[in-house]
Amino acid sequence: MAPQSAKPPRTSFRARTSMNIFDDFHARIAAILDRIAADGRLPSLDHARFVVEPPKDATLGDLASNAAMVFAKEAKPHFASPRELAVEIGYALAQSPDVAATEVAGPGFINIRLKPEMFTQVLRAVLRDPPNFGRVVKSRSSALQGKVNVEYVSANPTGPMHVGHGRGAVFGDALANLLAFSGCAVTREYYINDAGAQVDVLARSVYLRYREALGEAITIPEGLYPGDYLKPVGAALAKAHSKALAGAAESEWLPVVRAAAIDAMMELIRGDLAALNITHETFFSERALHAEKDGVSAIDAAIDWLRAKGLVYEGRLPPPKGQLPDDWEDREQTLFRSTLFGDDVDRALKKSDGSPTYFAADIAYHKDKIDRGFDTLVDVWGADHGGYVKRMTAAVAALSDKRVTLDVKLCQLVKLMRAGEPVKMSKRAGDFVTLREVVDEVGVDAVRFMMLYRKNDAPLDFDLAKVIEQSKDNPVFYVQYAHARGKSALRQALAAFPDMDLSAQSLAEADLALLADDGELALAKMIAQYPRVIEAAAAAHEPHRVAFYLHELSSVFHSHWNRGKDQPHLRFVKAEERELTIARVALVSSLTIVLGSGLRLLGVSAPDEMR
RNA sequence: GACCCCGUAGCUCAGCCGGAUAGAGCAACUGCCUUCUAAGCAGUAGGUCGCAGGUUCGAAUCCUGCCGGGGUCGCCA
Repeated sequence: MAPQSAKPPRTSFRARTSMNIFDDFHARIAAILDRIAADGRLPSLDHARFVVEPPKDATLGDLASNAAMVFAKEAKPHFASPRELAVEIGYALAQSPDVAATEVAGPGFINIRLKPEMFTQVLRAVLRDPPNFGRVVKSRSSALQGKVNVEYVSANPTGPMHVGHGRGAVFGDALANLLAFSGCAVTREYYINDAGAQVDVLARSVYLRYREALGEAITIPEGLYPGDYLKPVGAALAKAHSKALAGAAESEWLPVVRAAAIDAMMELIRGDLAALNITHETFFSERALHAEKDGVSAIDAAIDWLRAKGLVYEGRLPPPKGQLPDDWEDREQTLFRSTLFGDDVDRALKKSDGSPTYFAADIAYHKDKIDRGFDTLVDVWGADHGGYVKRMTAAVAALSDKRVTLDVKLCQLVKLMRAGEPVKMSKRAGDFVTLREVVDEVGVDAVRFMMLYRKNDAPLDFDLAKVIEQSKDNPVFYVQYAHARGKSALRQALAAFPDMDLSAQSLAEADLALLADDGELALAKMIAQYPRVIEAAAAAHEPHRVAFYLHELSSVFHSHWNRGKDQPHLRFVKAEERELTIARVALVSSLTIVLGSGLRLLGVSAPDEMR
């Protein structure tokens, strides 16, 4: 995934206007409220409480605000009703030359109708600085500032990635793109679970493959990894060590084989991720947290840190409810007071043999992130780890004195389908469907878009047949086609006017007042929503909103395009009308810029033609 | 038993920090191709937002309790 343009924003232009008309009018209304407050007719108000958004129904206007209703109580002494306050705000807004009209509706909505110039201004902003349109300039949300760490994938290094991992991977990657585009300094991170019993199991499995490579006949017992993907790892070991490890005791060969196996598996996983255009900046090893420096590991240090805060104690826990584990024993153990931070019970930090629990290591890991200066942590996990969220959130609160927030995003399961029928995913003999197989079959664009065309916490049916269909039923195609169609219009324009300068910079100077048709304005209005969608999606950590927006934007475009069939005067390219064509080309160009920008955030390509 | 997620049109799902007559796609029905890509578009029909309370000017949205589906519970990772 290519990072977003590193070139510094053009502050001179962007400081003048954010080109987020919703933010713009939010600020205008805030100023009006302040003015009324200065007259003593309103108290000082929290401007974050009201919103400016598109009205429910586009016939009501271009913008709507609930400001008067939200502040109904505070307004009571001087305004008989919310409507009265709304009227005053509306009147003040209407004084601006770019406002066509305001009206008060319902219980006190302020509906604002803008002059068309307002939207052509937006198009100009798109064309003047294509890579930066939609970037969050100055966010009202504190979540969109500072350093953010997004930890995602973090699959155990024991085999190739499966489709479920892929969802978390795509989600995390798109979210990281989105946050970077929104002004955060983002680090993409992968936590390698290379310390537990699972990697020992991996090592034993590889050891068998090693002996197999030396000519021994092997059988893989229950509980080890049977997959063929370990064969090359065994073969490589045989080549490197010949028979040196074969006669050794397990304590001898295990560290050697384990290290080689983990390296090989991480190589495999990096390859799987690369196939999805995903790269992480940081790979963080769990094993490193266990390593002792001067007799103290990072885990010990983290526990000591919490102990010094009075958050660690020796105590007993009630037995778990429901199915009681066979080996449950009631004993005194080292516990973290996670209940002080919203967890249901305190959590164990050490096993009975004195070694740290997985949670203890995770505490040390998150302490490391906090120490690295991140303001916000995002962890992307599978839904089966939902029960772990409270304790980790509690730990981060404790470790940072509540300065740093942890947002855990859980990704639900992916159900693979083919033309409506579930794909059998037998785990027997390790022949499950790998992520790589799916990417190879349907392509990275389809995988990425479909994984993002659903809320992360909703289960996802992924139909291998549907996502490569070239039809409007396939949202990936639908959006990419809109982009290609736009590019096609630009090619048509060039065919009609070979000397026309189609560069964005040049189109920004077009006479955009010629865009007078409702369909054209509808498209411009939809484009104008992009910055708002970006900010909301980034603040909520919900990249799917971008995917839905792109689908809707495409729909508006396809719709307008088709109007040109019955009404030829609406076509983008009019061979006999150069200025009009330029204006319309500027509109289409803005569309392709925004589609391209959004698709880039999702990591999906924006083709010039469909083939 | 406790906690988490989900419950919105026949199906798959959106619905932003509470806002106006609850939206889209599919499926169904009716139309639009000598015309810039019909790989598309327009229209019709379809919903007690799981149920019952509560909060307030206003609840699909927030709170409580139920019902239904899924997940989790550990010294696993």
